Amino acid sequence: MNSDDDESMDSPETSSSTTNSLKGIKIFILQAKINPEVMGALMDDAEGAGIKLVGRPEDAEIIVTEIRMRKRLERHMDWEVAKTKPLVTSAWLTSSAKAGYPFPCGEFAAVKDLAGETIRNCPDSTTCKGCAKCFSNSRSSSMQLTPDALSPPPNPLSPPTFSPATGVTLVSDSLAWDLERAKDKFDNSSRYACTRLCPLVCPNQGLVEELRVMKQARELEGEPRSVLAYSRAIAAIKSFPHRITSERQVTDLPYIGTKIGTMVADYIRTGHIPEAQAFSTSIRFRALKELTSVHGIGPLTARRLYDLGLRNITDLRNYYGVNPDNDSQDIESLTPDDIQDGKESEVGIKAVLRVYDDITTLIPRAEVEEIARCVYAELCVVQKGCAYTITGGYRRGKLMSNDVDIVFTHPTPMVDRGLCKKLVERLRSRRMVSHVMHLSSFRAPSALRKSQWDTLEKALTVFRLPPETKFYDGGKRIHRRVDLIFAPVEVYWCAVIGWTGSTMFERDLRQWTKDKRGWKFDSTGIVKLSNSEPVLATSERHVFELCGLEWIDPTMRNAD
DNA sequence: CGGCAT
DNA sequence: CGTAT
DNA sequence: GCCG
Repeated sequence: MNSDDDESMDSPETSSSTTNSLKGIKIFILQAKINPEVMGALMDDAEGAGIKLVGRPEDAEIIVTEIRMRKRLERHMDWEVAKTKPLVTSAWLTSSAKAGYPFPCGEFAAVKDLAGETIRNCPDSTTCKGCAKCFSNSRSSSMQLTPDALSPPPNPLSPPTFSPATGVTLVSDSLAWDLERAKDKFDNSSRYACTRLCPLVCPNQGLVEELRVMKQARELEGEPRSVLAYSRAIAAIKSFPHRITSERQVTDLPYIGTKIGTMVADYIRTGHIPEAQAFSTSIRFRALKELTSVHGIGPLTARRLYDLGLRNITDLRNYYGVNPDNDSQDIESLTPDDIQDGKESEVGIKAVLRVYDDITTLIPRAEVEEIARCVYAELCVVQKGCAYTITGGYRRGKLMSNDVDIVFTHPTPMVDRGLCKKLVERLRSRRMVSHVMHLSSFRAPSALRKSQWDTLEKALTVFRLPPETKFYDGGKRIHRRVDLIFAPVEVYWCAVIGWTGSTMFERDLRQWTKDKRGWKFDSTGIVKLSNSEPVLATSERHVFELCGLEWIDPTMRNAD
């Protein structure tokens, strides 16, 4: 393994306790795109935490902005100055102020083009080496609501299955990010991401951001094999626990070959990958990126729209004849017929464009939890005795989520039939679900529950919390993307693992399961390839055991 | 050169 | 092809 | 784009 790690880890423990405070940190809040009320709240937060507000970006150690696009930022401040400072979203300020110490900037990079700089320019205590400490006290670790927690037993499921102990223990200092101690169990040069620890933010996050640009460029231009290669390289680097300062360090890592190796070398020397820089500034790349940020528009559609001359969301809205939804009025819901008609894309894109600004607004953990509680309360009305796990990025420890993924089950087979549809109807009638983007149904309603293949239900929805909850943005309920997944109890833990991700973790878990066990793994269950017999697990850890894998906490599955 | 998750 | 992890 |  990596014999020359020693030089790189610059004593992570020395600085943290003294600098791990907000006191005296100088920040500049860029007022553009922040309404006065929010501005006031941010300044209060800053003041309360002992943060110094400065009047000029040049004087600040950290810049807070709600601007995401380079072009727009350049209208308000010197790009050369921006490059020298960490640029973070207001969520960084509110979260840090609440916690009393600075969160890692990398997770709150405001402007993607400057994510690398943001990470490199972070004050000591806000770089990723402080992550473990930042993470350890800041988050709710209760990821699961169990029947036990809500209602008295009887619990028909075996204890391990619904035990609250499956709740994630978030990165504690010891487990955290100390691969030195984890070396025996975890080989960071393993070919499989599911056998390595992958933290949310790694010591080489700047390099990772640049490689992500390369990956996205290949994605947008339709080079899936190249995309896979970059994904694997990124996953490998994310598992490497030291700051990379020499090319020699990464030659041991898997999936770093000639081309990506050269990029790593370039990055070490100059702080950038030339090709990534070229893409980031390219008109075509930026346009395709913005176009594909709309749900329902993938790379091919984006390239076609680009050829028609469209460049941004405004162009798209004009093209589809859609205005932004300012008054939170309900969108008309799609029927399954629309989906089958192939009209799904156009109708869906129009609907999504109306709430684009909402949907692209990141969701804080507290709101994710509130949404889940709220959905679960309605589910209980539809069917007593269900259980759920919030999965996706939230479960992997992300402080801000793009959407909410919730996996449900019911302990009694056959009671669970059609529950997803019933739940969605209930939520629609309560005006919480405004839009159903996709609702899967049974393929073979008459089939017996011999194999589990016919019973996974899924609804991809647009959701708003009811008016009586406290999550508002300027008196307005924000539309959120919420995915509801219903899994039969026999495959519940496979579904939870499948929907927890990350993507590369899942791909390698499936690859591993096939290579080492001769089984096929997906969120609808595990089956033996030889005779299609199901392999049943009674807990998430049990799935890992069956597959011959060391347990990896969800917060260490961030391979993407 | 084939394989790359489902 | 686009979506989900 | 990388690996066996």
